Amino acid sequence: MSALKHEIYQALGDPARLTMVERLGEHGPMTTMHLVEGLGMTRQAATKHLVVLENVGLVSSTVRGRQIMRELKLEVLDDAAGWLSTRAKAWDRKLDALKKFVEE
Amino acid sequence: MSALKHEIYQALGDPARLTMVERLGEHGPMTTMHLVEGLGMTRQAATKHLVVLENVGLVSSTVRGRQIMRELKLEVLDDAAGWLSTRAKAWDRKLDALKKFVEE
DNA sequence: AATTTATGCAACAGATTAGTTGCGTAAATT
DNA sequence: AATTTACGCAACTAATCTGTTGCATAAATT
Repeated sequence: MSALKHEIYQALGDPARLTMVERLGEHGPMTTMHLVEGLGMTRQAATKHLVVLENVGLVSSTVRGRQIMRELKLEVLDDAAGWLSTRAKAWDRKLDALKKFVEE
Repeated sequence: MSALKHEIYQALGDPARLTMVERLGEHGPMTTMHLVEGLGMTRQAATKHLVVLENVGLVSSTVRGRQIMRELKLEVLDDAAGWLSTRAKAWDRKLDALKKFVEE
């Protein structure tokens, strides 16, 4: 169901896509054209990025007449963030214990 | 500024590198050779991945005789996780408010 | 009905990435 | 002293990624 973890980070790992995610988060659902503005690339290039974001579930699309609304899926973003911070915390404890063990 | 954040996600966005990060988190500092084991690639390929992880600060290296210890920098990982979850939470509130506003 | 707008699809070029092989060197082991 | 081990560097290939241009279509506007 949900994409592999690395695929989500890969999707976020491009400046244009991260900017898109930020703008969708700040302004709510937007059309493709609105999203493209100020990105410094053609609509087609932006669409490709949106497809990448959609494929990992970070963005969903809804057709509205001749335009498409793109929406950020916060659950998925939350999930990716949670996965990272959970592991960071667990490893922190683990590595701390390991460090103390070695020092003894 | 949070510029260049995408580089960290890009570094995490490869299955081999994410596996390396996981193993460094689970087992603590390891040599390159130990890390390579079970990855299904040559040492040189793995080293390239380690360089990527080092360049974004996620991993640090220390020479120990003829081998190199690779260590996960949890502060950096924590930072990346925190950045994501902070924004996810903020956007959640913002988009919720927006939704309610539209519904009125 | 004609035009404009928002999009999709496909072919292409250039850059980057992921991986390989081969060779050299310095540290540890025998 | 010879060998083995752990590594760096460089050249090379194949695949993937990012972006372009050009053309087609369907919805909205005039």
